[in-house]
Amino acid sequence: MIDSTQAAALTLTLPDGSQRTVAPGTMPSEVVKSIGERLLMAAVAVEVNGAIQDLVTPLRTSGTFRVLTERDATSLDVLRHSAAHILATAVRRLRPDAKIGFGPSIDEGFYYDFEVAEPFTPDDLAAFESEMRKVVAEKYPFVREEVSRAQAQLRFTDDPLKLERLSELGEDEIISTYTDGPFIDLCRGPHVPDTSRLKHFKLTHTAGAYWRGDSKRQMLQRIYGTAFFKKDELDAHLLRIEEARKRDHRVLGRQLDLFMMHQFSPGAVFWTERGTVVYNALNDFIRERQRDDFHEIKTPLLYNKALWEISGHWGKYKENMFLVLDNETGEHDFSLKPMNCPSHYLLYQSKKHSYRELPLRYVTFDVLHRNELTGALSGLTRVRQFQQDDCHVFLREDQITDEVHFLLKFILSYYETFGLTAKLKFATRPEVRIGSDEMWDRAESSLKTALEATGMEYELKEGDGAFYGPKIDFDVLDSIGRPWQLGTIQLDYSNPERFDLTYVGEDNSAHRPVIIHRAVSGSLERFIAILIEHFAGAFPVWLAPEQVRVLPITDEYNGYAEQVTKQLHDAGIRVHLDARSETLKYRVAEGARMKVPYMVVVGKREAEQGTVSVNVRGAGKEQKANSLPLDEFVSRVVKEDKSRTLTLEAHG
RNA sequence: GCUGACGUAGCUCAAUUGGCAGAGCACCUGAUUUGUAAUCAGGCGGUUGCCAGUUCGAUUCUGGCCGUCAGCUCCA
Repeated sequence: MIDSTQAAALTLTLPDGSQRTVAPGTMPSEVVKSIGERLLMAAVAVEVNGAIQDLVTPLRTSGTFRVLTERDATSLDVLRHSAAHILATAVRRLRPDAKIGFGPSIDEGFYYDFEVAEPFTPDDLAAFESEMRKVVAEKYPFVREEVSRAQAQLRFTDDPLKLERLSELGEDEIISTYTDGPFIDLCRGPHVPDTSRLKHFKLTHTAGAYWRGDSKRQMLQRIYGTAFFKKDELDAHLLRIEEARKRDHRVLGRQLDLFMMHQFSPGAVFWTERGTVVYNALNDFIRERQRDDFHEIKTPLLYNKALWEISGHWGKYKENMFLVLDNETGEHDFSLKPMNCPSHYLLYQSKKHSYRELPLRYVTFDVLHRNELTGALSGLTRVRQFQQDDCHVFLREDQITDEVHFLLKFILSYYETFGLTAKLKFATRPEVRIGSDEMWDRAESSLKTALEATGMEYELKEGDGAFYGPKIDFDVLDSIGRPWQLGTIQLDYSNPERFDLTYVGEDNSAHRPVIIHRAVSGSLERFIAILIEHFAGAFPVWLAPEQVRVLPITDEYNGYAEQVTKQLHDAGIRVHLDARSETLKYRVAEGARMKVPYMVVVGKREAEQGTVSVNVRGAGKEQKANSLPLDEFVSRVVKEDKSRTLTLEAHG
């Protein structure tokens, strides 16, 4: 710790360029107050040299000085972390036996972990929330104290989890505690000035969570909540959760009759006739995109463990593989493949390759099996059996930049077709890795060059790469702004060695290729889940299981309706005729519920004029009479289907 | 896998303080012939997830199993 009494005076540079000179150890609150009393009222925290700290942490360094108010994004983290302390304050009052764990702010709000004999119930949650309101009303200041290790140990004698954390702190670290009223916590801060700053919050749910995320340690009870500075922001957040719930692909999947799951095959999907249409439409799209520059192959699903020993999966990934009993040996010598990579290598290896063939891109839609933990399974997003739009590129090292550029463009334009936007993440060498530093230097710089050539912004994820090479990950944002990690481009220098892959170079000698692993959709199952939620079940025409539904007004016009249906069908449109003796209103309502893009109503007028009256999805009761000649409607739908248009345009 | 909650008709959900399990929708039949978001009537439909135990009696209570859901990554 710096001995502040003897250090030189600090110089603080404010955003307007003006400077203040203060003694080391001065509280930021004093500096803020000197700028303006009202600013002090609005201040949540300060930023010194880019590092956030609260108003009651002594200043120790010179540099830039900025006051953070509710308008600054980082202030929200401070508020939420303080909310976690307020939650703990409330819990301790009502359940004095609760031992405290960690209570950080997270993307969506905050949580606090407690060790208790009896798990919390929803009633407890309501009680904690109202107790929190009392703590807020009592307006306790968050008091910071810097203490010695021995003092800290004394303060947390009853909290073994805190003591454990304390024991891990380095010798030179400042140990601080924060107190709000009756509650004291070992905490680095920063915090808002007092508990009354927390106005708009809600406890959302509880769940078990392992201490330090380690399944070997004890299970704690975690309480999740969220907090905002403004009421409308909290309301908007809760509304977004509600909106996400309405879009839940598991609910829509049943409603729209797309797929089902069965307890006899947990984690595997039964695609209905309608769901299969969506699946195939997606598959056709990917195939079409990959027709020119890729080579589609199909490889076995079942392999002898010898392959997995070479690939290293037998040692590292066996838990996640479905092993198959070989009756002849009585051993589980075979396994369903959990990934396509090794099978692609085997095919590559089976013949000699010239440098002229490279880059060589193998793509596969084979079925994969991964034995995920039962508790990890969830709808279509986490399954045990799935297909990937998997690609392995074999290339020369000097082709990396061009190839990555090619794949980046390919992936981004793919997402664009669905109206999805992507954010890029560049992940570099992890601590545990294979290959020389020199190799990593080359790999990272090639990837980075290619990435920067796109001119797109990206986030650097240092140390997040695969153990065999750096990668670019694609975080896709759906229509309600939720991120999903989908595509990936991974450089691999390791497997060419393991599998002794070669190509014949210009010099007529054998060279080692590099491999790029590429996925665009991740798994097709999960991608469809995302699409269902992204479109809220209202697929564009090209993906819709049923594109047009024909509704004759009375059975007098069934003949014409059949003619209309046939003409659409012959044009390649997915069309159904609903000539049931239900009222038109009823049939329209049902078609709308199934989110059919177009319903065409035909009666006397249409039969006489050779037209259809087009009901467009989403127009609701505002539906106008969109009368179109049949031929024109058919060609418009065909065009919309072929061009994969996102909006509905085939109407008058 | 672990913690917690849940599992009743195809779906959404009632009910049973341990005593004949019910509604709406869907489905089937009939009537109705409808001009754009639910026409009327009747009917079919259940080993209350599975297996044990307690009990005169279990869908209800107890235990085990299976499945589903929330979470187990955010770090004083």
